[in-house]
This record gives sequence, C-alpha cells and structure tokens, in this order.
Amino acid sequence: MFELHQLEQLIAVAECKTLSAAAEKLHLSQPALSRSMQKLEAELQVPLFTRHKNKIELNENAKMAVDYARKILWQSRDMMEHLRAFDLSRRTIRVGSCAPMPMWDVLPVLSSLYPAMTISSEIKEEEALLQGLLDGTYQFVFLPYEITENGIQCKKYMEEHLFFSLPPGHALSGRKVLHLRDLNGETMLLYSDIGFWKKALEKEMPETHFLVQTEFSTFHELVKASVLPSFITNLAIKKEEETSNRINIPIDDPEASATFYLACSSETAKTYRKFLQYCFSD
Amino acid sequence: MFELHQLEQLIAVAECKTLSAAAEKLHLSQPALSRSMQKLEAELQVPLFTRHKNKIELNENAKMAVDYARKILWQSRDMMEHLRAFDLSRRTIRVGSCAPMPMWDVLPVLSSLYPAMTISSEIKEEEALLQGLLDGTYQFVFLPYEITENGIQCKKYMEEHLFFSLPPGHALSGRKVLHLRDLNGETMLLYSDIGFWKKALEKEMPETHFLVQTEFSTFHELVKASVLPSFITNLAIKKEEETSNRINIPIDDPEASATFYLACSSETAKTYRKFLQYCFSD
DNA sequence: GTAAGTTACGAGCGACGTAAAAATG
DNA sequence: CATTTTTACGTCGCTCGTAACTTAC
Repeated sequence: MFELHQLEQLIAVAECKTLSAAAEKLHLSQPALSRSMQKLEAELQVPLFTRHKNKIELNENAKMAVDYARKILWQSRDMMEHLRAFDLSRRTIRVGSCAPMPMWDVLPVLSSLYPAMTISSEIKEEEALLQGLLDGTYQFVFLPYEITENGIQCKKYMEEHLFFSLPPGHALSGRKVLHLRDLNGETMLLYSDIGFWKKALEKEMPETHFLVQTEFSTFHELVKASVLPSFITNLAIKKEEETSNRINIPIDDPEASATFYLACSSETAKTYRKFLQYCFSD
Repeated sequence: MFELHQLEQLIAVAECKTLSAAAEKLHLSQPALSRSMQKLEAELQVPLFTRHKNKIELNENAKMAVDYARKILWQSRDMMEHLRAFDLSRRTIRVGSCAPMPMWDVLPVLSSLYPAMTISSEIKEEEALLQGLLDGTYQFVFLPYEITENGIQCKKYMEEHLFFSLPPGHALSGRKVLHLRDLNGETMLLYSDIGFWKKALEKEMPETHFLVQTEFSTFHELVKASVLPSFITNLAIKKEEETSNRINIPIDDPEASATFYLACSSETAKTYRKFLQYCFSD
C-alpha cells in the first residue's frame, strides 16, 4: 500500500508542474522526490508520468490520482482535527450559569476533584443554558428554576439573597429592610457579570446610575474605598462582614432572591458522581 | 502526519483487542506494534489507549479514530482499484461488431499499429453496439447501417456478400445464382459466431439442419473434409479459392449482403487517426 | 550554459526483532 | 506460570543527499 506522504508529494508535483520545484516546496532533494514518485507508480502499478528525457508530465492516470489524493488527505486532516477537538472536549468540564455565585462556588470544587480536567465556565441567558445542556455544550448548568426533562437530573443547589451594602453614613443605613426601588436614582457601584440579576435591576431601578466594573478585584477595592452603595449577597457576606465596615440590609423584593438549580444529564451525573455527592452532601 | 500503515495497525488492534494478536495478524513483532501505536498517538496528539500494566484498551478517541481510519483506508483501496481499472481501460482498444468479418479484418491492423495496446473485441446486437459506442464501452463499432449522431463519425467500411460453398457433386453446384431458400431443409455446416447474419438464416432457412461449430479451425477442417454445403463470403473467397475444390455460388437475397459502417467518436478518431487513415486509404 | 530528470553511491535515521523486566490472573 | 505490555539494545533497510550523467532549450 502507498503512504500519505507520497500522496502529498504527488499533489505537490501536480501543483508545481516540475519535480525540482515540488522538491524545493517539500524541503526534499529532487532525486529523492524522483525516486519516491517512481515508487508510488510501482505501488499503484500504474504509470503516472509521461517521461521525456528531461521533462515529466502528469498523464491522465495522475490527474485522477491527484483528485483521489486530495480527497484522502482532506479526510486525514479532518480526522486529526475532529479527534483533537473530541479529545479536548472529553477533558474539559463545561459549566454554564445564569449568575456568577453558584459558579464561583463550584469551580474550585471541580478543579480540585478533577485536577486533570480543564474547567470552562460561562454566564449565559437561561434559554441558551437549557439549549446547551441538551446539545452537550454544557455538562452542568445553573438555572434559577427547576426543570424536568428526560434524561436530565435537576436539584436545588443554593439560595441567593441580595443585600444593599451601604456605608454607615448613608441615609437608609438604619433600616431593617429595603426594596430595590428605595435606592432607585442613586449612584451605585456594580460588578458587570451578574447574569440574570441584571433583569431585576433594569426593571426595578431604571433611573439608577450604575458605575459598572468589569474587573471584580477593582470593583471590590472601589467598594471598600468609597461610600457608594453596592450590592452584596448572603453568600458573600460571611467573609466580608468582619473586614468591611459596611452595613448590609436585606432587600425584600421577590426579584432580589433566587433559588439556583444544578442540572446535568444522567450520563454526566454518573461520570462526575463524586462532584454531585460533594455538592449535595450538606 | 500519520501514515496509512499506522491506520491499518490501529484497526487490527481494534479488531484483535490485544497488541500481541494484532501483531501476529500483521506479521509484526509485538514490541514493534507497541511502538508504532505510541508514535501514532504522538502524531495525532491524542491518547488512544487506556494503559494498564499488562493490558491496553481502546478509549473513546480510538473508537472515533478507527471509524475515520476505516473510511480513509477504504478510500485508499478504492483509489487503487479505480486507478488500475482506468489505466487498463486506457490501454485497451475495444471493438464491437455485428458480424465477424470486419472485426477479423481490422484486429491485425490495430495490433500492429498499436502494439502496446490490448485489443478486446466482441460481437453484439446492433442496439448494444450503439449503446456501447455512446457510453464509451467501445471505441469502435461495426454496424450494418449508417448512423448520424452528434460527435460520432460513421463511414462505410466494406461490403460482404454471402455465397453458398458447395461440393462439385452437389445438385445445385451448376447454378450461377442461388437463393437462401434453395438450400432450406438441407444439412449445412455453420460457424457459430456469425453475428447479425443469424437473423437472415433463421428467417429464410428455418428448416435447415445446421451443424454448428464454435471453433473456427474445426469448422474450416470439416468444410474441407466433408461434402456438406456451407457459407462463405466474398471476403474469404480469395484465399480459399485456390486451395479448396469447392464451388462458390452467390446468393441473390438482399439479406445475404450487408454494408458495414465503422463508427467512433470524434475524440477517438483523433487519437487513432493512423488507424482510420489505414482503413479508408484504399 | 542552464535547468530538469535519472542513476549511482555512501551515510544516517528509523523501524524492526530479540531480549529483559514488570505485572496480572 | 503463562500472557501481555513496555523498555533497552543492536542490526538492517529505507530514504535521504551529494555527485555524476544525459538531455533539451
């Protein structure tokens, strides 16, 4: 049987019209290419060139052979690409979420449980998450509601409640409870990647002037260094409370609370059993 | 880039389930196969096996790779087959004829003009010849009538007239002219491959008892050694006349004469110009 | 004379087989 | 203990490059 490199060489000859030029293109000496083509002809048991004393031309056989060779090489490259992509996908865990918190909670767990795997995470709209879960784009998705779907497991993962984080001197800092509307119109610090919470803010606080920060660390520094109101959630309060001198006041609107459900296919539930055990052990 | 023999080896491993068995099947030492598979993995940049200390299993990547490999190898073998068939067809001249005479006339010319070519010849029905001429099955066909078709050349090649070949003692051997019906009911020697003439004989001599010979040489010997009537044509009479002591009487029926036309595509007319020049030079 | 192709020859890399080691059932 | 796989090592062969030769423009 012939080999792929011979087909590549044949194509090079067909494109360059001359052995010397093709040899140069292939980083090969011209005699080596000459011999290789002779060997290809012998293996195919078919002449490919009409040989004049110092010129060769591709004959009809060769033209047909080149067409086949192109197809075969294309398929071979296709095989490599798909294999690599498939292998990569097999060694990455893709997580999608409608909000950052559950993802932040889960990413360190995943990377410590599966150190060999790449973890990729995205914040997306709910429909995109559902779609991605079904078509395999995501192994795990966090949704703000429960779903029932064939072959899909879905379980309540955590609740998140928004708080206003106010400086002690703020006019409302003495209140026990607030509504989103209460700070509408003020200037607030806001971290950009808050996912589906954005909808509630746009609805209930349309006049608020948000200073949006895309870097979480700079957002965090600005909160500490300024007297601007911001949001914080029950899940972040624990580590913050001691260090910051801010007052966290719960927000009473239904839009300011969410229950996140973790969904995945039964298949991935089986392969990542340890992870799910950890998630729902407490 | 990987090579085809590595794909063959991978498939062998997939089929044999173990390196040792696959190595034996491939007439290769087991360590050589082990190394070759390692190299394939390296070239694909993708692991193909889960390696236990003294066992290997194909992983998901490998299953995908085997599917691709089968397709690629199938295409490679397909390429060889088609190339060889194409090459063979390029070096054979296929002639079809409705009767043996024009073909016998032409075959020695073809093989002397194109000694490198294989000549293949067939006697067929007219419709099959026409069809074969159009679809490329035949380069040249002899038909008993003229045709006009786009891209097809057709020219009168020769006339053939049937004679009865009678022994001197035959009751009708003195006649100047005969009709087919005149010998109907007698016993005659007949060569089998007479093509379209058969139709005339079946129509005009239905009661004749033909002793059919499939070998021309034995037919010829029997004609010489017996007193049975047979057919001969104007084209064969010249060389026969002196040697045989038979009397050849022309047959007057229109069915006993034919004009043969040589047809071929303009394309093949160009590549076999010499042959056509020879055919129509005199 | 330059450019292209084939053949000859010597060298180096790669693939092969044998042998050895490790591990499993 | 037989079977299977991997690693080590020495050898052989294939392919490469250089060189020489031939031919055509």
